[in-house]
Amino acid sequence: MPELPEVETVRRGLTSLIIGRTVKTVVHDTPKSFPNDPQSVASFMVGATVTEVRRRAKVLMIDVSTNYTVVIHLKMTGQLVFVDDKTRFGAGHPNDSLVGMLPDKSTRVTIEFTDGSHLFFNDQRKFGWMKLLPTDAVPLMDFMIKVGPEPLNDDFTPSQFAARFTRRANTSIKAALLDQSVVAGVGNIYADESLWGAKIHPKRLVKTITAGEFKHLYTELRFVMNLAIEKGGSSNQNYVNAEGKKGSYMDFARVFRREGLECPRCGTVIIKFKAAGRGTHICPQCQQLSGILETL
DNA sequence: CACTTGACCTGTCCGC
DNA sequence: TGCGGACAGGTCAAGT
Repeated sequence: MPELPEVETVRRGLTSLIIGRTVKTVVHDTPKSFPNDPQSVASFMVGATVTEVRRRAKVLMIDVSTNYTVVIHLKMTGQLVFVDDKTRFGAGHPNDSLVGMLPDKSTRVTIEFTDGSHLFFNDQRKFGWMKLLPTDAVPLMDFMIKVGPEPLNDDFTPSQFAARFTRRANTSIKAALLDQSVVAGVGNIYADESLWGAKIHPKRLVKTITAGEFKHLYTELRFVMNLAIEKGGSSNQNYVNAEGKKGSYMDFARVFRREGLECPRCGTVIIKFKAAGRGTHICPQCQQLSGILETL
């Protein structure tokens, strides 16, 4: 589910909500969601205090005082929702109806803190996971070794962006954008949104994209991701932030899930089709396949 | 290696 | 109201 902006929104929320809290109990009943040795959990997670919440690509890392880290991937439907007594029982909370019900049938892991508050890991489809590792071992994970650079880092340049794609010359630009080893954190929403911004058809082969187009795509990708972070992410169905609230980027989306509506730039009706195995949205006027270099 | 497709799960929506 | 199929914000392990 969540892409870089949604995971970053959760990270910011958790930073203010759980740092300094100490784990009292950890309850889990779906091994796939929590594939950890009980001995390690008892020794290094229970009794540990949260010191930091970090993000790399779409992965969250909760560092604790035992020099261990809880590494979390939310995949499609994962949520991390913090609930304290005030949130759970307080009248007038905007999401009383949601967080008041937790844990629910999608709750895979419940972390109880010593002050009585809880962090719930909900995941309807069970694709996500929460792994406890020594902090030193996190950078050695396969994912961390393979993942590409953070697109929003200050030192990430347009030429670095373009260079990352050379390895994927013969695939479509959308497939390459979704490849986490090319650039970190791009998913289906922001791939479609940034390609619309740069006026590039998702099925264009990487090797047909010009230097100017790569630069434009770089700018648009950073623009949509920064805007989405500002808006607290995108919520179609499952995504919520650490307080159980939905994000509002979808109110600003230009093509994603807007098939049948008008392109905000030219008024042409937006269409949807499949590209790189994913539902894909474009303005057929703004984003055209170019002549002899086209691919189907 | 690079590239594509199906699999992993549960729930919802849409057409019959 | 029920049933089948397609689809959903992401990776992976296979296959070519």
